[in-house]
Order: sequence, then C-alpha cells, then structure tokens
Amino acid sequence: MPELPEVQTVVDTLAPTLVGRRLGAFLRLRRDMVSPSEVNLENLIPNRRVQAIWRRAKRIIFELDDGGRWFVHLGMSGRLTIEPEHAPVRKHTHLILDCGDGLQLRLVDPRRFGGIFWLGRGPVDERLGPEPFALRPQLLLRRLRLTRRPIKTALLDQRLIAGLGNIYADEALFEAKIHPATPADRISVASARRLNAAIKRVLRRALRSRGSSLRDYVDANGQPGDFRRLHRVYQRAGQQCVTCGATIQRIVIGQRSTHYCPRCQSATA
DNA sequence: GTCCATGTTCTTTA
DNA sequence: CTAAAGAACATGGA
Repeated sequence: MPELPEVQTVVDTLAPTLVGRRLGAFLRLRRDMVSPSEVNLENLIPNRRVQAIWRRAKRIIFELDDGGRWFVHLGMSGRLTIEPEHAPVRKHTHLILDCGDGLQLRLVDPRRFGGIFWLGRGPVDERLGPEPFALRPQLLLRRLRLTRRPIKTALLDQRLIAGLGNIYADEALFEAKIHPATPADRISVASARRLNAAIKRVLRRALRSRGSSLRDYVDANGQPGDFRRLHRVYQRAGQQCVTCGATIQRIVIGQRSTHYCPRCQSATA
C-alpha cells in the first residue's frame, strides 16, 4: 500500500498537529500490533511530548522529548489518522493514542501487516538502503551490482534502496525505458543514469499529488491521494502506452505484478 | 468458489 | 556457506 510518497504525505499531515503536543493514554485493542510485544508503550508514551516526526524508508518515526523513539509501518492496508475522539471507531482499529484537545491518533489496518515498533534510542537504519532522493547514478549502479535478480525485484528490496514499492518501481522503470526483467547487475551506466533521474521524477510527481490511493490509503486527515490517474503503466495492462500507443503488459516478476510497455521498455540493459 | 492486492519476513531450494 | 525463489501472514473486493 503505502510507499515513499504516501508515507511522506502522512508524515506531512501528522506533523503540524502532533509536533510539540503532549501525549495521553495509549490503548491497544490488539496486542499483536506492537513490537516487541512485551514493551510497555502504555507507560512509555503517555505524558511525553512529541519532539519530531519524520520518514525513513516506509517508516513513520516519532521522537519523544526524552529521546525515546518508535515507528509505525503501514504494511499493505494501514491508515494512520487523526480523528476527534467522538468520531466513530472504524472496523480494524487496533491502536488509539490520545493527543489532547479531544483528538486521537488511530491505526486502522485490516490485513494487519503493519504495526508499531518501539526503538528506544536504538538505530532506525539497520539494514535499510539509501533514500531515493540521496541517490546519485554511481551509488545506484553500485547498489544494483550487488544482485543478479531482475531490476524490478532489486528496486523493491529495501536493503538495496529504501522507499520504493510496486507502483513506483514500475513507474520508474517505464520512465527510464528499462525492461523490468533486466538483471540488476547488467544495467549499463547510461541506464543507471536514466533510472536515477526517473526515480526522483516519479516520486516528486507523486508527492505533488499526495500519493496514490488504490483502496485503503489516506493521509492523516483522511484525504486520499490523487496520483493514480497519472500512472503510466501501473494497473494499466491492456491499455495504450501514453508514449507509443503499444499495449501495456502485465507479467509477474518475483511474485509481484509488473506492468510495462513492451515497445518503450525493450532494451536489455 | 477464484484471483488479486501499495509489504515484509521466514523457509526452502539450488 | 550464500543467493535466489517460494511460502506465509490476514482481510476484503472484483
């Protein structure tokens, strides 16, 4: 569900309300959405002030005034919203955090692939690759040479590059005119340069539209994103390529749906 | 009933 | 041993 643009939009809509605010009661309606499960957030969070909220990869990181930190991952179907306490509690609401002025931060996640993860003062970064906006062609090339898997699969591997998911991997490969099945370690210097630019361009465009809403995604105010109508390949199988008019194909790579234009993306490296 | 879904981790295979 | 492929997690919509 949420990839970098969606997660960043949630952060941007959460921060104005939450930063500087003193938190209240933490309620877990399901035990298994907190990790590690034995950590006692009911004691660690209340009465602390939110110092900062930011994004790393697809994680929404909260920092408290005592240095304690946690992050929320939205998984496939998670929503993290600020709602008035009297607003009806949606089905699949797992966590509720009072944040003053009659407002609550609520985590709703039907599929429960997401959750809240306590970090304490530990590192956020372990095992995560560089942020897409920090990439340069050389760095991208170096990361891609670490694996022979298809470039599509490599782009989804958060240890190689952090923040892309199925939508923006497909969109970036289209933009860069690279076939998604190309082995990552056979990408040419020229292709890596195009891909580096394409990733940033696609993400910037998506951020401007506040992300893609397919089914569940909304920002912290409950507002869906608008980027879906600007997708060029993702979920457009059978439709015409906006560039050349060929029919967009859907194939499966690494167990994931992959959408591409067979004419624009025919190059092998 | 079938297939599919914006993600990640664990297990199995080569 | 490592890298890659596959299965699993849970729910709901078409």
